[in-house]
Amino acid sequence: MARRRQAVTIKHVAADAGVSLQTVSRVVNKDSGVRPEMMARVQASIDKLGYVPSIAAQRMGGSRSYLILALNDRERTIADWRARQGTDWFDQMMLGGMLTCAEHGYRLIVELVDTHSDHIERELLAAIAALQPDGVILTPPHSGNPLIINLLEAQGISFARIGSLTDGPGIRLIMDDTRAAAIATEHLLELGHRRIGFIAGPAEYELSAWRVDGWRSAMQAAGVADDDLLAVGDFSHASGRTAAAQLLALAEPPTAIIASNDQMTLATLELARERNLVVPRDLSLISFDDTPIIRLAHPPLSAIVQPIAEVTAQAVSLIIADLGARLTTTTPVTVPAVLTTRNSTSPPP
Amino acid sequence: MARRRQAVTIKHVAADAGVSLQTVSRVVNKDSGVRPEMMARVQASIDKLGYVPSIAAQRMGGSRSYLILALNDRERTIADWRARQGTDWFDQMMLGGMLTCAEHGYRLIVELVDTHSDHIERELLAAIAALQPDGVILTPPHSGNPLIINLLEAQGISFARIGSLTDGPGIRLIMDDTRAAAIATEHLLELGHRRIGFIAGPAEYELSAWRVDGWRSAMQAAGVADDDLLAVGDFSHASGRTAAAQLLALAEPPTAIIASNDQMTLATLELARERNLVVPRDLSLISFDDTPIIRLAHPPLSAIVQPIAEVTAQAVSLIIADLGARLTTTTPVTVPAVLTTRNSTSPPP
DNA sequence: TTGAAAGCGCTAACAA
DNA sequence: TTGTTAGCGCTTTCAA
Repeated sequence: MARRRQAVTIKHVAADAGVSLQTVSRVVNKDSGVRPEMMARVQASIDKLGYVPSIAAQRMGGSRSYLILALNDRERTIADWRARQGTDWFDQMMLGGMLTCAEHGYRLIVELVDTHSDHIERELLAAIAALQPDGVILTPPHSGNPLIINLLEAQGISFARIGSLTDGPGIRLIMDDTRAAAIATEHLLELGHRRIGFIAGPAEYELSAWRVDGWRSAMQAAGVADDDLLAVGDFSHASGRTAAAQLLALAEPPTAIIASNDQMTLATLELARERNLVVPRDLSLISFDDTPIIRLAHPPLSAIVQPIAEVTAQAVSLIIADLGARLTTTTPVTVPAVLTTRNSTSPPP
Repeated sequence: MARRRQAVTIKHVAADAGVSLQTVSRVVNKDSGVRPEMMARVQASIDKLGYVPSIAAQRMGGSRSYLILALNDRERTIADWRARQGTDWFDQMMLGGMLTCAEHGYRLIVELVDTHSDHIERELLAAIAALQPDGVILTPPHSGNPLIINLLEAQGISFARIGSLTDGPGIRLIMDDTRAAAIATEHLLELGHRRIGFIAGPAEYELSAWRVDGWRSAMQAAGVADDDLLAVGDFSHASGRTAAAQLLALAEPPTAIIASNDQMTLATLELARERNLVVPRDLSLISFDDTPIIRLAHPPLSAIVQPIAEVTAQAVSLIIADLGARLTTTTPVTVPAVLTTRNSTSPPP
């Protein structure tokens, strides 16, 4: 293969403008200390020649790589893609992440790694060595993984942790799952429900516990708490069905159920239909996540909307800001989630 | 910010193994002409130190960047993400593209560019200068854009064009839309339909014409062709509705409609319901694309499934193969699309 | 079969 | 305020 070389390099610009390489570099990097007229002259040459610096060379020179790595769970991401159920967590991450990166002249590179893998450190180290990213975005369930967090810290790389409150380094961003669950629960309480079941997600995800907390505290505040109304799933359809069956089998079954993600809520809806329970007349339902499918369910499901794009956008912004001047933020950034009501909730029978 | 340097470089490995840099480089790049024992010794050092070459440095040294750029339509991609309708073209591209890249030690970087932009050349050139990708994957509607194709050819970059038959350089891959449309049409003909309407996509996408061709030829073969049965949309829900209304307003309306994408099919379903036409009893429907939403429609819609992951995977493989030895493939690679029948087709009333 | 030299495009450190 | 020098980590010459 023909060896490709940079078409227009800093040298060409320097020659064209009649200045040194360093001056061009200063203009490109908006360094202070360049006379306006000089700057204009260099910029003119840059525009004329269509010069764009090579990030590889920039990185080699000791500057940034202008690359941000998004670390996603390999297994889950691939499973979601293969399942074709419309889960758009990844897409929303791209929406917020890519666009914000682009605004700042950065690129987002996605890397899938296995949380359960014992060579996760090696994988991450390899990605860092190969790519030399300026920052890393950790998504659940990586966000709270101490192995990853400590490694990143040791490498001196700026990183954001989406959906984790675990102590430690890194910029933390959450969507206030506790409050969201409380909002959903309060909505049902206001409708008159007293027996409100909750289907939790797996413990591996920190947010699972937060959602349970929100539900429990709202129930306690209303004086109707009962942990028999809590069932646990693993975010899968099958587990949601099992959990729903468990709740409906109670001596005093719930008149409303909140499930920690769409798949489990859909499974609950399905089970309810099989048992001739009409939603929302006999059973109210609130879901978490709000992926596209639940809008097409019958009835369309009310749900807590996760502002994933917004959170990812902020993660990128904060990482880039951190690059300039080490942030000392220690409190997590919170982006509120909201309840979108559709037609799956009504007063209890 | 602390200036980060490569933790383990080729020098460390060379020192550890007691050989020259060049020998390490040869082992890393699997160059021939290294004695097995030497190779083993170097490899041992590499493993021991956890050495991974920096792609920035590799690229600077004149070798590959191990980066492949996927070029997507900016406007459409963002619109799909924002709409949250479950459109998973992008996800399927990532599934096929990322995983195949990973298998070969490559990374996939996504770049969104505006087709309609007059500075598309500048944008692309900038991305190429910054990233120095070894290859580029063009997705519709970029795949047939002569500006892009010629620019890439001039730059000497390997590239694949998904969904374009336009003559010119680049590896072409198609999903045989013509055949797919014919298959859908034939299925309906076999059920006894004679008035089969077709809602085409916008001319900007080459595949729009191919699908029309497949439908028309199947209709002609059956001796029932009638171009009054052809309506044109732009892939949007609204345009699908308009097109469907046009077809249903015919003196002799269709008993079946094939629409060129899911949104337009859904719009047709919606309009049919409003007019008290029961699908499939009064009107059969076949969709194109098979995004998640149509499986949840009532009834679930039969559809042509686009093998996007498979096509993208092949695109990556072919680009990487092309890097080694310039391919001389001139005939397009065809990955067949298949019809998945659900409950939206039946014999005509 | 191995090693030494030069250079890729850029920036940091220093000097002028 | 500008220019010069050295070097980043790697690969391609070329020589041994």
